[in-house]
Amino acid sequence: MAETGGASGNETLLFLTDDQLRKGIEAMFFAYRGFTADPDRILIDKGYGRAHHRAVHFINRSPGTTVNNLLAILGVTKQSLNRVLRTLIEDGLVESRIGTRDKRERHLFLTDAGQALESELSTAQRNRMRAAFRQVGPEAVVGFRQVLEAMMDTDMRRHYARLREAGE
Amino acid sequence: MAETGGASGNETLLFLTDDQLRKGIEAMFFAYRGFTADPDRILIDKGYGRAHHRAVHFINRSPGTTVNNLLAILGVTKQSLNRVLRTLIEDGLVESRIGTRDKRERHLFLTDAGQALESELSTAQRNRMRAAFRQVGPEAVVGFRQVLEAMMDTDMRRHYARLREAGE
DNA sequence: CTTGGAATGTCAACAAGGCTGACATAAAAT
DNA sequence: ATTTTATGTCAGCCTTGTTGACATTCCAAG
Repeated sequence: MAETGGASGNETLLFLTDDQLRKGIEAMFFAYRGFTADPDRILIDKGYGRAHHRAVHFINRSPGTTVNNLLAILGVTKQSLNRVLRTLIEDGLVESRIGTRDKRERHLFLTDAGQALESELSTAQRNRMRAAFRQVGPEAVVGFRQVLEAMMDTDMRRHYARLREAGE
Repeated sequence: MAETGGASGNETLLFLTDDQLRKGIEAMFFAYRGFTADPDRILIDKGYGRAHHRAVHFINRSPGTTVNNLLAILGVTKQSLNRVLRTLIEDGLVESRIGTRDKRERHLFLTDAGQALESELSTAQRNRMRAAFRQVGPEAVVGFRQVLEAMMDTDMRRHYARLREAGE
């Protein structure tokens, strides 16, 4: 489409040209493929998909989280999550405990087998990210995280921030 | 929480801790959602999906590209791409011309209507990325692109580089 | 106590978009 | 002349998303 460069004469804003933005867009596309490639390979062998990975990841991250909370983080319908969750529970990777304070709620935990899968997946994914981080150095990593955070929807940034503080 | 880790020198490798890597992983997950959110909303109204967006994007990027080339870039099967391509051609967004040099090949072009859709989608996506880029500044953007490039699979990095030089 | 609403689960149906396998055709390459 | 390549197409399957309808359980307000 029309390259109506956003710089409009200002030399310091050359990184905002349509061309630079398009490179960023394509970088996101190709990088996300690499980002999910290793876990995907592991999951296929076990008969799971990316949806199972996401559920396992965030249950591991926030043990005892409720289904509703998980729905908000994952951004899918309860029916869709329920299907994934059901198989994980049937296969003994996730345990669902009825809440004590509010017995309507189900609190989700990984079993030992679930933690083993989570570890296998996250190790593979971390390895790739570690290699990338190491290759480019800490300053680039800071920039990477800053751009990603700025690109999130506000409600997702809320979840991200909550998880960040929990981790630190 | 000191999020930059204070590791501006490479001697301390604090930016490579599992915790930092996990933050990068979650940032990718949440940011990719934001990255695709705006085009997704536009596409739903028109009865298309993300697959159509990808096809339209790369045809626009490399007018006259062949089906085989597109398959390599998108990393899907020809059956899957064909289904998407067929609807785009039927709807008059993409034109498929038999090759002159090699008559087995189909060269793909966007029609005016196709370019209009591409423009609408990429404008929405660029707007979000421009806002993010502007917010964090050029140095962060460099780091962002470096990390993403380092995270790609090698063959995808090849495609990315080829598109980059074409754009520049 | 009854009723309303919230949280969750379940069943059914459907769509997008991946996949494989099989087969057809045309044209290039050998 | 035969093989390989590029593409298209049909059929069928899977994952993962969607909506709609309905049941259950339980908290909370009247």
